[in-house]
Amino acid sequence: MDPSFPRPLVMVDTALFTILDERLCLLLTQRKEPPFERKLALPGGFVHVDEDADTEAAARRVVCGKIGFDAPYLEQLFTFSGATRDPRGWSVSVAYYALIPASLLDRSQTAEAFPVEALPALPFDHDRIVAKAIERLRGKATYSSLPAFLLPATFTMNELHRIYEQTIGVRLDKASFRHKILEQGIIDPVPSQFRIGAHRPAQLYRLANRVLTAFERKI
Amino acid sequence: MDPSFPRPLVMVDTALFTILDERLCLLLTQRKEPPFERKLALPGGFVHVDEDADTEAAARRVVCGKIGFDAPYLEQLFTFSGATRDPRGWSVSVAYYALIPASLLDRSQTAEAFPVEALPALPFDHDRIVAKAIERLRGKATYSSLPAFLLPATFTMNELHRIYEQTIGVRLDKASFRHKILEQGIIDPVPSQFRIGAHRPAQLYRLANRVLTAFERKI
DNA sequence: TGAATAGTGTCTTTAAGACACTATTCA
DNA sequence: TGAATAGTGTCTTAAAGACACTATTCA
Repeated sequence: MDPSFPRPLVMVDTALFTILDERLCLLLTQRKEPPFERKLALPGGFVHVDEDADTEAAARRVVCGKIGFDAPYLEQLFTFSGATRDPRGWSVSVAYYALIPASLLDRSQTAEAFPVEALPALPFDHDRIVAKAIERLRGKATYSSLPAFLLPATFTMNELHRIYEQTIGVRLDKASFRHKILEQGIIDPVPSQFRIGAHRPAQLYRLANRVLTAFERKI
Repeated sequence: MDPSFPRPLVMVDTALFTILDERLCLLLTQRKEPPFERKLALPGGFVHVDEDADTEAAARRVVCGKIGFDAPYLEQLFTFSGATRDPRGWSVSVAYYALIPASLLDRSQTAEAFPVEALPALPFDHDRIVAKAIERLRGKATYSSLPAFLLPATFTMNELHRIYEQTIGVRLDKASFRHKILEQGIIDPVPSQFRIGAHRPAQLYRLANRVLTAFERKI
């Protein structure tokens, strides 16, 4: 019944994005075990076949261990594999990425956040994982509600506008952005809720849908 | 050095698309081993750690075994995993999908092609894999040169037009399609080459780039 | 000539971009 | 009042869609 092929190692790695000081950041963790002990790396670990229902459950377990709560948005990124990517042997890493609103993080966690343009050297093939995660994030940001998952439950139009600009990396016209987003119907105004400050109060919005929504498009 | 966690089974499965009689089809294979012996399934198999450099190499090995040559376009799709998807134990299947021009297939292979709307019942979680592969194919078709990989090296504008309509599943205006495709620059005319028949000769084109090219877009 | 496919022109509708304008709050 | 953020209007440009028109070949 049980096939006699030698089995690879199977692990998950996670790229956890957040926005701090208007900059896209990644949460890294200090490794406790060899190899690369005490080096900063993506949070990850082996799949526990007696505990994890599937690799997504393993990834959620790893994320919870890092930030203490389940990620609002988590998605499978890509599977990295091969004989040489891990010195312990032929391995498969199912990589996930998650978006974490900075407002949910506590101080010790934000201390381990690094802007994506200023990351330390990473072990294994974690550079490739990070590059792929940023590429996916940027790509999906241009046609979906993805960046909104970096914000708290309610947010203003300008906060949303800025988060799109920061994740995509380009300037977007204020009026056009507002028009496009409202037209797509991915957010709803929260009735009679406004953000106040030393200026005109701003309408608060929330995501219309708890899951990722892609914009309409044809060829 | 070697971690003592129980290791999952690791395999690859492939969804091989082609177009036959203007219909999107999948190549299935008859299983030779238990479980589900002699049932039609996606071509797949265990990773051979002493032979495959990574899971993509394993997938290419499987595809070559099925069609006899390397797939012109092959891409990692998604990784399916869990304790229950395979009766042999906790398993990880790294799924790939590939596009195969029908002109490269021989008769015995086309005999095992099934239109995606008329597939037989599939074992394991192959239904999910197929659904995800079709979703990916349809999605990418709307903003990239992907469908062109279902065609032979040279093709007419109308053949390209039809292949886009068949993969996306919607009617596209002839003039708009032509304009859009030429504007994106994903194909080049082959100088003084024309498809002839009982009608006006048609200019032949080829892909400008051997790799997938995405269309420009902003938010 | 008529059927079949190839290829173009034009008009309308819709969306995107630029940018200026008005609105509301607090110091 | 002025600084700061919120929100809207308008004009221009570009793209998408509809659809009719011309072109070339063979039976």
